[in-house]
Amino acid sequence: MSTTQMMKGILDGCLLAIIKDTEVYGYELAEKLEDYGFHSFSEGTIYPLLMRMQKEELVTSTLKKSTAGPRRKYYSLTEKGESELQHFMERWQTLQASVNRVLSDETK
Amino acid sequence: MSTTQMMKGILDGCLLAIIKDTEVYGYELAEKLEDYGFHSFSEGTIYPLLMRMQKEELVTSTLKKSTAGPRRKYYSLTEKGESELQHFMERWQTLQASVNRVLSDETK
DNA sequence: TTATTTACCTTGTAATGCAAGGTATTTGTT
DNA sequence: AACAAATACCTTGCATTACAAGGTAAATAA
Repeated sequence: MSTTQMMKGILDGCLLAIIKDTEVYGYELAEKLEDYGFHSFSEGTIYPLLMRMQKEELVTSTLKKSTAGPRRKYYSLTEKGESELQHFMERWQTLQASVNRVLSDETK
Repeated sequence: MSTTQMMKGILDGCLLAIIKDTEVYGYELAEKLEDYGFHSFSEGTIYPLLMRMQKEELVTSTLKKSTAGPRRKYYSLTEKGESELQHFMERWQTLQASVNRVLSDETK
């Protein structure tokens, strides 16, 4: 994955990081992201993304009964997903460094 | 601009920052970005983006003769562009903080 | 005069973010 | 029992983006 494509994939990486820590379901993720300071990631963004990541075998899912509502689809990381998360973190470091360099160099 | 749209706009902000510092032309920008650690931003990405930013009145351009080749289109920031750069930097700080929080929280 | 380098721009494609809408399940209320 | 409300999932269609690939033009060098 190039730096460029990473631009579009920051959310992907964040989801992987959250899923690695605890099994979560999509609806919950939308709320968690709010807590982390990302506002306005709608379900229309999150569900397609989760499905894409499953297709790419970065995550797996299992349905579990809810106490209040329909079944929840819980996601966990695969080994491939963990490896992708690792790569993402490296790319994020690089991007962060590059952007900060531009911003501090060029705007003193 | 929401956080989400900012994801797509990191390059925009970096261009604004570079242009603020020195008048540059598009072809040159592609090379400068390499130096800053962003590899593989092609002209097909940069020219349309510059034209979009001009349409949005964030930059202006003037043609100047080159010593070796066709005329160069030099870009400078407008006041609106400076203000947009300021906003971008704030959004970038927020995004950076959010992503880093997720990554350190969730992957200990 | 032909090739090379510099420099700009356009077209078409794939992927993204998202608003808007739709479906299904459980619990609580009337 | 009937209905509303909350939970939870998914789809559709649109605008935007990144970009490869190609095209144009100007200056210099061979």
